[in-house]
Amino acid sequence: MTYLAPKIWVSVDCLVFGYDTNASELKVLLFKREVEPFLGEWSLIGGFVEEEENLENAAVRILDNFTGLSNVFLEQLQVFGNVNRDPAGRVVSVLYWSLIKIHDLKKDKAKIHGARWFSLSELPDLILDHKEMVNLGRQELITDAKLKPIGFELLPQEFTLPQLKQLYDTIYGGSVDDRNFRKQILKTELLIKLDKKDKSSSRKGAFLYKFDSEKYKQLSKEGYHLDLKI
Amino acid sequence: MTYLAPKIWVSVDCLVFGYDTNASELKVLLFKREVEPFLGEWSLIGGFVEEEENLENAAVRILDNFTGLSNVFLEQLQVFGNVNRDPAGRVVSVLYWSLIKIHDLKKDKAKIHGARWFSLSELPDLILDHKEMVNLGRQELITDAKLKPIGFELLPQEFTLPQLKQLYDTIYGGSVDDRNFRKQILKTELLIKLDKKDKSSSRKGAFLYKFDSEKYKQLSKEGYHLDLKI
DNA sequence: ACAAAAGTGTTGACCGTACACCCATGT
DNA sequence: ACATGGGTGTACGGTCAACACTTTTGT
Repeated sequence: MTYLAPKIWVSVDCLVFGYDTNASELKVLLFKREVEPFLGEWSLIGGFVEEEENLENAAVRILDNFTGLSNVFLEQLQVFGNVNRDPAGRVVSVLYWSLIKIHDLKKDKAKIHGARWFSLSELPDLILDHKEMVNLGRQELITDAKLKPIGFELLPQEFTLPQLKQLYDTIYGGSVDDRNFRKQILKTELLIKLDKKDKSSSRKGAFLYKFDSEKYKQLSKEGYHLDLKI
Repeated sequence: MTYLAPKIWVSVDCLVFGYDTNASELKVLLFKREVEPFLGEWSLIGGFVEEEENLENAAVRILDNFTGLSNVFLEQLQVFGNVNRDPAGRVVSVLYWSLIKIHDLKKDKAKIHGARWFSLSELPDLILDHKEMVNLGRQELITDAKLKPIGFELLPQEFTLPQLKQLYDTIYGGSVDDRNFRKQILKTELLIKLDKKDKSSSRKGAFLYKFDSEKYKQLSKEGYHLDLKI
């Protein structure tokens, strides 16, 4: 049994964000394209979907190939399917986005494919419509950071409140009032305060916290929705 | 130039919602599938993407084919791409959703393809993963109705506040306080009150309003976001 | 005059926001 | 002792949520 319809190449591109806590900068993982056309130019990590491979699995495979990571935040964003988006042929590309802890990146895997981080402020030219994809992801980040606990995907397992605030400041490009930010974030009761301090950036040291993902899952089931007023 | 990768069928399915103001019911447009497999079973309207056709254009074409409508609300929702979602072969389907005014449907066009409305409460069995698609759309409706002026896509050009409230009640499956609803919706200043009344449902008659889409576009550019507390 | 739906205001509770000083520590 | 970043509380104004009666008009 078969359909009378044209077949099309389907690819998956994966927009990977990381956050450099030291520089307070959002970064995107790019790699040097290994095939013609655009050989050697900067591109989102990506690849074609195999015959016997779910889209989701393709995204997982690609992410693992370039970062060595699995079980991280990875969601479908949008499909790009204009006829002429790729001059080499008709390719429909499914864009996924991923948020990872920047230090978890397996550097050997990244190196093999010439992948490296770029600050959002210093993005090189990207092939095809990949710039558009990055912009879409930035927008999504802005929208979602208030509504879902995605910030914690970008920070180390254990983080300080100043770090968390810095991250939100970076995403929203403005400075939030310190006291109000703490009130907002602690009010959710989704942070577990640890008995340790991080002294790497001050003499006093800042308490470390971790995100209570179990509690969040539980609350989500009961209809709870995060809604930070930042 | 060509890629060494498998090619895949790409289809577009289009989830069309309408709102029956009389019965206060949300409806979905379904049609009897015209090809094997699943010939004669109920399905979302859809079709394959042509070789030289943008995804968006395919959605527009399909919607026009079945409804005779263009220039209506039509947005991409998600891609469904599991290997075995269609037993007849590997098909990746891009789901679009559309909101239309139920009486604008061109009945002759719909009839040609055996398309008709179904209440959400009386959906028949659907082929493949189309039930999942409907559920995704319902969820999207719930999320978006507070944040975007999509309700007006479902109502006639001119509508009354009681009708609008009924619609929101239907979407959220609960009854909103009448006075608070009016306050919320009028506070936006996006409704234009007309000098006419609709007397079809009461002796007193309810004032007709229309949505000020120009003003909304303008405000959107300036960063305004609708945020109804329903 | 009455039935049936449309329309209208007020109050209390809570929440968001603005704002400035003390604390802990390593050097 | 001092410099550096971490941490804390309060008061005001606005917004959401709860609540019941009057208005209009066709019959």
